[in-house]
Amino acid sequence: MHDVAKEKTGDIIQSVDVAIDVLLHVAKHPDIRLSDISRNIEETKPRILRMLRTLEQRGLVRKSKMGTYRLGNTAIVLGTAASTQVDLVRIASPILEELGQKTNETAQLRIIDNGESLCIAKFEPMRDLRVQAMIGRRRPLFAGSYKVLLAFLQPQVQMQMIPATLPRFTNSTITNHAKLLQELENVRKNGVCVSYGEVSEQLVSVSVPVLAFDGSVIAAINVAAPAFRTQQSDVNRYTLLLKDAAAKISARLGW
Amino acid sequence: MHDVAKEKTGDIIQSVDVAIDVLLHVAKHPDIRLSDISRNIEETKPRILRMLRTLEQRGLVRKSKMGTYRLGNTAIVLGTAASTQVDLVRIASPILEELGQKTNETAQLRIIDNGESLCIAKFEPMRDLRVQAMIGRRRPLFAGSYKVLLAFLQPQVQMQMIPATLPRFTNSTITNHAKLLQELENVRKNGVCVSYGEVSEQLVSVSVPVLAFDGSVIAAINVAAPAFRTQQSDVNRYTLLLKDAAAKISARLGW
DNA sequence: TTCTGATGTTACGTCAAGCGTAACGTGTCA
DNA sequence: TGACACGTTACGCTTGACGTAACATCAGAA
Repeated sequence: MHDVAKEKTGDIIQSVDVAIDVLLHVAKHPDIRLSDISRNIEETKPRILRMLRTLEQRGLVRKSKMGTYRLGNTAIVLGTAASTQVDLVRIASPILEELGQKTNETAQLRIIDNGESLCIAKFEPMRDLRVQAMIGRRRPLFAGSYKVLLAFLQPQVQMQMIPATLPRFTNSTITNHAKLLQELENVRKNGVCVSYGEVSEQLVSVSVPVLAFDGSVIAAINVAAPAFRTQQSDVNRYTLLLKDAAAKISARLGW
Repeated sequence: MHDVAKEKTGDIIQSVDVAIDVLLHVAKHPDIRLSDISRNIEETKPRILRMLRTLEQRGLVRKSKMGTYRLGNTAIVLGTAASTQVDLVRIASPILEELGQKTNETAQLRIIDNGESLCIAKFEPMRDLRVQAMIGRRRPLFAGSYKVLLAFLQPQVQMQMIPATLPRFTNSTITNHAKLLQELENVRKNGVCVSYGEVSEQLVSVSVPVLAFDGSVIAAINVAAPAFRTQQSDVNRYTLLLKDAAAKISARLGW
């Protein structure tokens, strides 16, 4: 029923859709100007101008004296409300923080969104050197420990998410299809995925899935740390803590 | 033309405007259903349905199995991005936290928005009993310590923001126009406004303005505390800390 | 200086996008 | 078994939103 592909689903209001495009574009490129948006979205300038004026009037974006646009106050209000309304984030946040405190490393909550993994909550420890995480940042599903999200999908859906050619990020990146499928199989068995520098050199990342009762994957949580201070024993400890945290989140999501 | 009071500025896209209405409505009323939105916004159900579908497809709202709507993941991402893009919030946040730590009471950052004061950042101390603050919450401009925002406006603009009759919240609320103007004069002189239960009984609130170089008011910061543990000496201390914090914010906003 | 090619903006006539009406299917409470 | 909510679909009509074109303004190049 759900068209995952780009089949244009009717019944959506195009002008609203474009307005959302504009809004998300401003979110991604602060201090962007009208012409650039117009170019990137591939819509006429008058159209984009009307969109921006509408968004501005409601405080979703703000125009500087220099004519550049940023997100506005209403967007802050919206986001704050959203954090309390999205069950997954509300429930996982304190658990993620506890996890981060115990490991003293960066922890993230990630979901599948539009064929990528999307960070929707994070914890960063108070120490000088740490892995940086950012809400809204997208990463591929087929590389690094986030492939745990892939591993727990039905094989059919899984295939659709894996591109024909696997781009290489580092020496450790898996670029062979058969090897990737083998790895996914292992991940599914072990319930954990560890990446040693598959996406970024010198970074170890450990992810486990957050599962619903029916076994479907809802999200992934992970701990990421610099390789130089991460022994095998740490990875093992992180794994246990992650599995514990994931179980807690699953339970509380129960409803 | 049936524009009575608020001359609608042309050049805005109505369907986008209504969609924003819907979005903000969902933000304010989590788990609302189609019919209720339709009633409240006063638009037909098919229209709202089209709006919601468009918003849902982009992840701004999410529909539960029961047919109710909440904000979605995209809204979280948007809000997080906004927090880093709005200068005032980005700069004031750490200063607000420092202020809150020192006072061990709730601190807020508020701006004028649509004739009301709007909370766009906050700090709440870690103690059992504290004043609750909420980003997005609106309060009147003409009562409580937030009238500091009013006090630093040009008299002309000021008048437009003061309603003909001043509603009473508590026994201490100022409901007399002349008295209010007198109070605003005092506030402007002293650079601080203290409310002893003007809006909520048993609550003391101290606000100071955040000013631009030209003396125009950008925002207000305040500390709010239960009356029973707030001596005059505390109010004095808060005032000093607030003025210090406001000066810091002003300076860093300098550019 | 003058030219050139950006920028944001306004105006307006055209056309289809998006509207409301009406009818549908479904569920829940009397 | 009604009665009345709910969400949803279909479709023909109209008006809202579109793009074109022309405008004003600025910055750098010639």
